[in-house]
Amino acid sequence: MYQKRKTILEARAKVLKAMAHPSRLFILEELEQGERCVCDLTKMIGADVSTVSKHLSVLKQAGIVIDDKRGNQVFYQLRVPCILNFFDCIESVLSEQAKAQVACLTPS
Amino acid sequence: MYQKRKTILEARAKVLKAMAHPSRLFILEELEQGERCVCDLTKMIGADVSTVSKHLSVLKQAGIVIDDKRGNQVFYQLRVPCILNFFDCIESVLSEQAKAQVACLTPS
DNA sequence: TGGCTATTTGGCCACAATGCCAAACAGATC
DNA sequence: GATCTGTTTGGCATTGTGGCCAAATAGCCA
Repeated sequence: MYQKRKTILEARAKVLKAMAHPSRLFILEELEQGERCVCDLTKMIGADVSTVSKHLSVLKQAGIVIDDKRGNQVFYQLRVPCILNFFDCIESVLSEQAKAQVACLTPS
Repeated sequence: MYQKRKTILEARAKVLKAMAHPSRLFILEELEQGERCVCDLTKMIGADVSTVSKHLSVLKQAGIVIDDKRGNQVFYQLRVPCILNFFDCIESVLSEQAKAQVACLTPS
């Protein structure tokens, strides 16, 4: 694997890795509706504030969201809306899986 | 977060997690061209065969690839081609990042 | 300043992921 | 059966991730 290609793949993997967590996917879906403050997301997710803050930090590091401090609250929003196109494809992976399972269980 | 939504998000996260590794992204890009046996992928990636085999196993578990044993070789192929649409979006995340960095470094 | 709310950071622990080596396993061929 | 090639699995060390608590930081308001 050429070094250049490797570098590109590492960058892509980093973005995917940042998305690859249920709470972070939740956050992304929530932000699709509009910006949200840490406190709102925390209530919805039901984890410790520090945990949610770290998840947001991961998404921010990956360049997927941006933050905006207003007063003593911090609002996050999607930086790249196309992120959500991912889900259609992921769903098709999952539905293929489901189909395969059914086929497997169905007596022929 | 409702339990049902949580379950869906966990399933999606699993798929993303499976993709979130440079070698596995390499494999997916390679399989975009057509099926490949473990031995070919191993040569290209330059890691131990066992390592590549485990990466393939991760992709298979996630339902992204399927395998086909012929003779003493195992050929892998993409099960859901749309996986590759992801990359366009990831690229736009990365190019936004790059733009932001340039903006940051440019004296105004 | 003091107290309140919102958020981030550091520390810690449990657990998962990565990669190699060695061993097991499967198929082909003699 | 013996052996060779190709692949998977188990074991192990190292490293990374996720979560909570506690502490630090930041902004508001009295």
